[in-house]
Amino acid sequence: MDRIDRTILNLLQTDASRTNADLAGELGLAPSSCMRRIRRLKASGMIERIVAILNPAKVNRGIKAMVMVELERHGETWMRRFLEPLKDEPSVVQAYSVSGSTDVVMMLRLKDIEEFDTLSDRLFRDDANVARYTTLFVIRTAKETTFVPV
Amino acid sequence: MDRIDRTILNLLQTDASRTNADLAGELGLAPSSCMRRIRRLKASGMIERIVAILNPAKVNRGIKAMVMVELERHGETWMRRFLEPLKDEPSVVQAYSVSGSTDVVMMLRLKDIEEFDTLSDRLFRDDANVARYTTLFVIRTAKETTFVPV
DNA sequence: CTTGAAAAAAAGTGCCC
DNA sequence: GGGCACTTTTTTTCAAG
Repeated sequence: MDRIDRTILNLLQTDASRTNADLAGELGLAPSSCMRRIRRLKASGMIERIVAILNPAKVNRGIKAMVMVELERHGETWMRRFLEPLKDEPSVVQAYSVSGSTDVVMMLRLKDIEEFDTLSDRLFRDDANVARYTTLFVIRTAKETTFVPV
Repeated sequence: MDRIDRTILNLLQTDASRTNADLAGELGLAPSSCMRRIRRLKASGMIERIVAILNPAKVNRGIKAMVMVELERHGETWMRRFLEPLKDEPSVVQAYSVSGSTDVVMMLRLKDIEEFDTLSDRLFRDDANVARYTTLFVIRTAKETTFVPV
Protein backbone atom coordinates (compact mmCIF):
# COMPACT_ATOMS: atom_id res chain seq x y z
CA MET A 1 0.00 0.00 0.00
CA ASP A 2 2.14 2.89 -1.21
CA ARG A 3 1.28 6.27 -2.65
CA ILE A 4 0.65 4.81 -6.12
CA ASP A 5 -1.89 2.29 -4.79
CA ARG A 6 -3.70 5.09 -3.01
CA THR A 7 -3.78 7.15 -6.18
CA ILE A 8 -5.19 4.20 -8.10
CA LEU A 9 -7.94 3.80 -5.52
CA ASN A 10 -8.86 7.46 -5.74
CA LEU A 11 -8.92 7.42 -9.53
CA LEU A 12 -11.05 4.27 -9.69
CA GLN A 13 -13.48 5.66 -7.14
CA THR A 14 -14.00 8.60 -9.46
CA ASP A 15 -14.17 6.68 -12.71
CA ALA A 16 -13.75 2.94 -12.94
CA SER A 17 -14.45 2.82 -16.67
CA ARG A 18 -11.02 4.17 -17.55
CA THR A 19 -8.80 1.71 -19.35
CA ASN A 20 -5.79 0.22 -17.66
CA ALA A 21 -3.47 1.78 -20.22
CA ASP A 22 -4.97 5.20 -19.57
CA LEU A 23 -4.47 4.91 -15.82
CA ALA A 24 -0.95 3.57 -16.27
CA GLY A 25 -0.14 6.59 -18.42
CA GLU A 26 -1.37 9.04 -15.82
CA LEU A 27 0.55 7.25 -13.10
CA GLY A 28 3.74 6.96 -15.14
CA LEU A 29 3.61 3.17 -14.91
CA ALA A 30 3.76 0.35 -17.42
CA PRO A 31 0.29 -1.06 -18.18
CA SER A 32 1.26 -4.44 -16.79
CA SER A 33 2.44 -2.97 -13.51
CA CYS A 34 -0.69 -0.93 -13.16
CA MET A 35 -2.84 -3.96 -13.85
CA ARG A 36 -1.03 -6.05 -11.31
CA ARG A 37 -1.61 -3.40 -8.67
CA ILE A 38 -5.31 -3.16 -9.48
CA ARG A 39 -5.64 -6.92 -9.27
CA ARG A 40 -3.88 -6.91 -5.93
CA LEU A 41 -6.22 -4.23 -4.64
CA LYS A 42 -9.21 -6.29 -5.74
CA ALA A 43 -7.84 -9.53 -4.31
CA SER A 44 -7.09 -7.89 -0.96
CA GLY A 45 -10.70 -6.76 -0.75
CA MET A 46 -9.91 -3.06 -0.71
CA ILE A 47 -11.81 -2.70 -3.95
CA GLU A 48 -15.08 -4.35 -3.08
CA ARG A 49 -16.85 -4.05 -6.41
CA ILE A 50 -17.27 -2.08 -9.60
CA VAL A 51 -20.78 -0.73 -10.04
CA ALA A 52 -22.86 1.58 -12.18
CA ILE A 53 -24.29 4.57 -10.33
CA LEU A 54 -27.68 5.56 -11.71
CA ASN A 55 -29.42 8.90 -11.69
CA PRO A 56 -32.21 8.24 -9.16
CA ALA A 57 -34.54 10.86 -10.59
CA LYS A 58 -34.28 9.41 -14.10
CA VAL A 59 -35.12 5.90 -12.94
CA ASN A 60 -38.12 7.03 -10.90
CA ARG A 61 -36.61 6.93 -7.44
CA GLY A 62 -36.46 10.67 -6.90
CA ILE A 63 -37.71 10.73 -3.31
CA LYS A 64 -35.30 10.24 -0.47
CA ALA A 65 -36.35 9.87 3.13
CA MET A 66 -34.52 9.17 6.33
CA VAL A 67 -36.29 7.35 9.11
CA MET A 68 -35.18 7.22 12.73
CA VAL A 69 -36.63 4.33 14.64
CA GLU A 70 -36.86 3.79 18.38
CA LEU A 71 -37.56 0.24 19.44
CA GLU A 72 -39.62 -0.87 22.42
CA ARG A 73 -37.11 -3.55 23.35
CA HIS A 74 -33.64 -2.82 22.09
CA GLY A 75 -31.66 -5.92 23.02
CA GLU A 76 -29.41 -7.64 20.49
CA THR A 77 -32.07 -10.15 19.49
CA TRP A 78 -34.80 -7.58 18.96
CA MET A 79 -32.45 -5.36 17.05
CA ARG A 80 -31.51 -8.22 14.75
CA ARG A 81 -35.14 -9.12 14.27
CA PHE A 82 -35.85 -5.60 13.10
CA LEU A 83 -32.78 -5.14 10.92
CA GLU A 84 -32.69 -8.50 9.14
CA PRO A 85 -35.84 -8.06 7.02
CA LEU A 86 -34.62 -4.68 5.81
CA LYS A 87 -32.05 -6.42 3.64
CA ASP A 88 -34.84 -7.68 1.42
CA GLU A 89 -36.44 -4.28 1.04
CA PRO A 90 -35.22 -2.78 -2.22
CA SER A 91 -36.29 0.72 -1.16
CA VAL A 92 -34.07 0.61 1.91
CA VAL A 93 -30.60 1.54 0.69
CA GLN A 94 -28.95 2.11 4.05
CA ALA A 95 -29.78 0.79 7.52
CA TYR A 96 -27.70 1.28 10.66
CA SER A 97 -28.01 0.67 14.33
CA VAL A 98 -26.74 3.79 16.07
CA SER A 99 -25.74 5.20 19.43
CA GLY A 100 -28.01 7.63 21.25
CA SER A 101 -31.74 7.71 21.93
CA THR A 102 -32.56 6.49 18.42
CA ASP A 103 -31.91 2.81 17.78
CA VAL A 104 -31.96 2.57 14.01
CA VAL A 105 -31.48 5.03 11.17
CA MET A 106 -32.33 4.12 7.63
CA MET A 107 -32.26 5.82 4.26
CA LEU A 108 -35.08 5.16 1.81
CA ARG A 109 -35.30 5.73 -1.93
CA LEU A 110 -38.82 5.93 -3.22
CA LYS A 111 -40.88 6.62 -6.28
CA ASP A 112 -43.55 8.66 -4.56
CA ILE A 113 -45.22 9.39 -1.23
CA GLU A 114 -47.63 6.55 -1.69
CA GLU A 115 -44.75 4.14 -1.75
CA PHE A 116 -43.52 5.63 1.50
CA ASP A 117 -46.93 5.15 3.03
CA THR A 118 -47.13 1.50 2.05
CA LEU A 119 -43.62 0.81 3.23
CA SER A 120 -43.91 2.59 6.58
CA ASP A 121 -47.14 0.73 7.27
CA ARG A 122 -45.40 -2.54 6.69
CA LEU A 123 -42.09 -1.76 8.43
CA PHE A 124 -43.12 0.47 11.32
CA ARG A 125 -46.84 0.57 12.07
CA ASP A 126 -47.31 -3.17 11.83
CA ASP A 127 -44.29 -3.91 13.99
CA ALA A 128 -45.26 -4.05 17.67
CA ASN A 129 -41.66 -3.53 18.69
CA VAL A 130 -41.41 -0.10 17.04
CA ALA A 131 -42.04 2.43 19.80
CA ARG A 132 -41.65 5.56 17.71
CA TYR A 133 -40.38 6.61 14.31
CA THR A 134 -39.58 9.96 12.78
CA THR A 135 -39.33 10.63 9.08
CA LEU A 136 -37.19 13.34 7.53
CA PHE A 137 -37.80 13.92 3.84
CA VAL A 138 -34.88 15.14 1.81
CA ILE A 139 -35.55 18.57 0.33
CA ARG A 140 -32.22 19.16 -1.31
CA THR A 141 -29.20 16.96 -1.89
CA ALA A 142 -26.13 19.07 -1.30
CA LYS A 143 -23.67 16.22 -1.58
CA GLU A 144 -23.87 12.51 -2.24
CA THR A 145 -20.81 10.50 -3.09
CA THR A 146 -19.35 7.02 -2.80
CA PHE A 147 -15.87 8.51 -2.72
CA VAL A 148 -13.80 8.05 0.43
CA PRO A 149 -10.33 9.59 0.16
CA VAL A 150 -7.47 7.25 0.92
CA MET B 1 -36.88 1.89 -21.74
CA ASP B 2 -38.24 -1.64 -21.94
CA ARG B 3 -37.81 -4.65 -19.72
CA ILE B 4 -34.40 -5.46 -21.21
CA ASP B 5 -33.05 -1.98 -20.47
CA ARG B 6 -34.22 -2.30 -16.89
CA THR B 7 -32.51 -5.66 -16.55
CA ILE B 8 -29.29 -4.20 -17.91
CA LEU B 9 -29.45 -1.40 -15.34
CA ASN B 10 -29.96 -3.85 -12.50
CA LEU B 11 -27.11 -6.08 -13.65
CA LEU B 12 -24.70 -3.16 -14.05
CA GLN B 13 -25.63 -1.80 -10.64
CA THR B 14 -24.59 -5.13 -9.19
CA ASP B 15 -21.43 -5.62 -11.22
CA ALA B 16 -20.27 -3.20 -13.87
CA SER B 17 -17.09 -5.10 -14.59
CA ARG B 18 -18.88 -7.78 -16.57
CA THR B 19 -18.07 -7.87 -20.25
CA ASN B 20 -20.57 -6.87 -22.87
CA ALA B 21 -20.54 -10.36 -24.39
CA ASP B 22 -21.28 -11.87 -21.00
CA LEU B 23 -24.24 -9.57 -20.41
CA ALA B 24 -25.51 -10.12 -23.93
CA GLY B 25 -25.42 -13.87 -23.35
CA GLU B 26 -27.44 -13.64 -20.16
CA LEU B 27 -29.98 -11.38 -21.84
CA GLY B 28 -30.24 -13.50 -24.98
CA LEU B 29 -29.07 -10.59 -27.11
CA ALA B 30 -26.35 -10.16 -29.70
CA PRO B 31 -23.31 -8.37 -28.26
CA SER B 32 -23.78 -5.48 -30.63
CA SER B 33 -27.39 -4.96 -29.59
CA CYS B 34 -26.50 -5.12 -25.94
CA MET B 35 -23.72 -2.63 -26.44
CA ARG B 36 -26.06 -0.26 -28.25
CA ARG B 37 -28.46 -0.34 -25.30
CA ILE B 38 -25.75 0.28 -22.73
CA ARG B 39 -24.46 3.22 -24.71
CA ARG B 40 -27.95 4.64 -24.96
CA LEU B 41 -28.42 4.31 -21.21
CA LYS B 42 -25.16 6.16 -20.59
CA ALA B 43 -25.93 8.88 -23.13
CA SER B 44 -29.38 9.48 -21.66
CA GLY B 45 -27.81 10.04 -18.25
CA MET B 46 -29.54 7.14 -16.57
CA ILE B 47 -26.17 5.60 -15.93
CA GLU B 48 -24.35 8.44 -14.25
CA ARG B 49 -20.95 6.85 -13.75
CA ILE B 50 -19.00 3.65 -13.21
CA VAL B 51 -17.11 3.61 -9.93
CA ALA B 52 -15.12 1.35 -7.66
CA ILE B 53 -16.66 0.79 -4.24
CA LEU B 54 -14.01 0.38 -1.56
CA ASN B 55 -14.16 -1.43 1.75
CA PRO B 56 -14.16 1.53 4.18
CA ALA B 57 -12.66 -0.44 7.04
CA LYS B 58 -9.74 -1.60 4.91
CA VAL B 59 -8.89 1.92 3.78
CA ASN B 60 -9.02 3.35 7.29
CA ARG B 61 -12.42 4.99 7.18
CA GLY B 62 -14.17 2.55 9.47
CA ILE B 63 -16.11 5.07 11.55
CA LYS B 64 -19.46 6.31 10.34
CA ALA B 65 -21.40 9.07 11.99
CA MET B 66 -24.59 10.87 11.19
CA VAL B 67 -25.01 14.46 12.28
CA MET B 68 -28.29 16.33 12.48
CA VAL B 69 -27.90 20.08 12.44
CA GLU B 70 -30.35 22.77 13.43
CA LEU B 71 -29.52 26.23 12.14
CA GLU B 72 -30.17 29.52 13.94
CA ARG B 73 -31.42 31.17 10.76
CA HIS B 74 -32.73 28.70 8.21
CA GLY B 75 -33.49 30.86 5.19
CA GLU B 76 -32.33 29.84 1.74
CA THR B 77 -29.19 31.97 1.91
CA TRP B 78 -28.10 30.69 5.30
CA MET B 79 -28.81 27.15 4.28
CA ARG B 80 -26.67 27.54 1.18
CA ARG B 81 -23.90 29.14 3.19
CA PHE B 82 -23.83 26.11 5.45
CA LEU B 83 -24.14 23.43 2.78
CA GLU B 84 -21.75 24.79 0.17
CA PRO B 85 -18.49 24.27 2.11
CA LEU B 86 -19.44 20.66 2.84
CA LYS B 87 -18.73 19.77 -0.77
CA ASP B 88 -15.05 20.32 -0.13
CA GLU B 89 -14.98 18.14 2.98
CA PRO B 90 -13.79 14.67 1.97
CA SER B 91 -15.15 13.15 5.17
CA VAL B 92 -18.67 14.30 4.39
CA VAL B 93 -20.09 11.74 2.00
CA GLN B 94 -23.75 12.77 2.15
CA ALA B 95 -25.39 16.08 3.04
CA TYR B 96 -29.07 16.88 2.75
CA SER B 97 -31.42 19.62 3.74
CA VAL B 98 -34.49 17.96 5.18
CA SER B 99 -38.04 18.60 6.31
CA GLY B 100 -38.91 18.69 10.00
CA SER B 101 -37.28 20.30 13.03
CA THR B 102 -33.79 19.38 11.84
CA ASP B 103 -32.44 21.45 8.97
CA VAL B 104 -29.53 19.39 7.72
CA VAL B 105 -28.55 15.75 7.95
CA MET B 106 -25.12 14.58 6.96
CA MET B 107 -23.24 11.32 6.88
CA LEU B 108 -19.56 11.29 7.83
CA ARG B 109 -16.86 8.71 7.20
CA LEU B 110 -13.93 9.00 9.53
CA LYS B 111 -10.69 7.37 10.51
CA ASP B 112 -11.11 7.79 14.26
CA ILE B 113 -12.86 9.83 16.94
CA GLU B 114 -10.16 12.44 16.91
CA GLU B 115 -10.97 13.18 13.31
CA PHE B 116 -14.60 13.62 14.30
CA ASP B 117 -13.59 16.04 17.01
CA THR B 118 -11.51 18.17 14.68
CA LEU B 119 -14.18 18.18 12.01
CA SER B 120 -17.09 18.98 14.32
CA ASP B 121 -15.12 21.86 15.82
CA ARG B 122 -14.59 23.30 12.40
CA LEU B 123 -18.04 22.64 10.94
CA PHE B 124 -20.36 23.10 13.91
CA ARG B 125 -18.80 24.74 16.96
CA ASP B 126 -17.09 27.49 15.02
CA ASP B 127 -20.19 28.29 12.99
CA ALA B 128 -22.29 30.90 14.76
CA ASN B 129 -25.33 29.91 12.72
CA VAL B 130 -25.40 26.36 14.07
CA ALA B 131 -27.94 26.37 16.90
CA ARG B 132 -27.69 22.72 17.85
CA TYR B 133 -26.25 19.50 16.48
CA THR B 134 -26.72 15.86 17.40
CA THR B 135 -24.34 13.08 16.48
CA LEU B 136 -25.34 9.46 16.01
CA PHE B 137 -22.45 7.06 15.70
CA VAL B 138 -23.05 3.97 13.63
CA ILE B 139 -22.72 0.82 15.71
CA ARG B 140 -23.63 -1.73 13.11
CA THR B 141 -24.21 -1.49 9.38
CA ALA B 142 -27.14 -3.72 8.53
CA LYS B 143 -27.38 -2.64 4.91
CA GLU B 144 -25.53 -0.27 2.65
CA THR B 145 -25.99 -0.36 -1.08
CA THR B 146 -25.89 1.85 -4.14
CA PHE B 147 -28.45 -0.37 -5.81
CA VAL B 148 -31.84 1.12 -6.63
CA PRO B 149 -34.18 -1.36 -8.32
CA VAL B 150 -35.62 -0.20 -11.63
C1' DC C 1 10.13 -9.58 -5.59
C1' DT C 2 8.80 -5.90 -8.58
C1' DT C 3 8.84 -3.78 -13.20
C1' DG C 4 8.63 -3.27 -18.39
C1' DA C 5 8.01 -4.80 -23.28
C1' DA C 6 6.05 -7.44 -26.62
C1' DA C 7 3.04 -11.11 -28.37
C1' DA C 8 -1.41 -13.59 -27.97
C1' DA C 9 -6.16 -13.60 -26.64
C1' DA C 10 -10.25 -11.21 -25.68
C1' DA C 11 -13.32 -7.48 -25.84
C1' DG C 12 -15.28 -3.34 -27.85
C1' DT C 13 -16.36 -0.32 -32.09
C1' DG C 14 -18.72 0.99 -36.29
C1' DC C 15 -20.98 0.07 -40.30
C1' DC C 16 -23.57 -3.06 -42.90
C1' DC C 17 -27.91 -5.73 -43.48
C1' DG D 1 -32.08 -6.58 -33.41
C1' DG D 2 -28.05 -9.34 -35.66
C1' DG D 3 -23.43 -10.13 -38.29
C1' DC D 4 -18.81 -9.13 -39.35
C1' DA D 5 -14.32 -6.93 -40.25
C1' DC D 6 -11.39 -3.63 -37.75
C1' DT D 7 -9.39 -1.52 -33.56
C1' DT D 8 -8.44 -1.26 -28.88
C1' DT D 9 -7.66 -3.37 -24.58
C1' DT D 10 -6.54 -7.03 -21.57
C1' DT D 11 -3.79 -10.87 -20.40
C1' DT D 12 0.15 -13.73 -20.50
C1' DT D 13 4.87 -14.57 -20.92
C1' DC D 14 9.46 -13.62 -20.22
C1' DA D 15 13.59 -11.04 -19.65
C1' DA D 16 15.85 -7.40 -16.72
C1' DG D 17 16.57 -4.33 -12.60
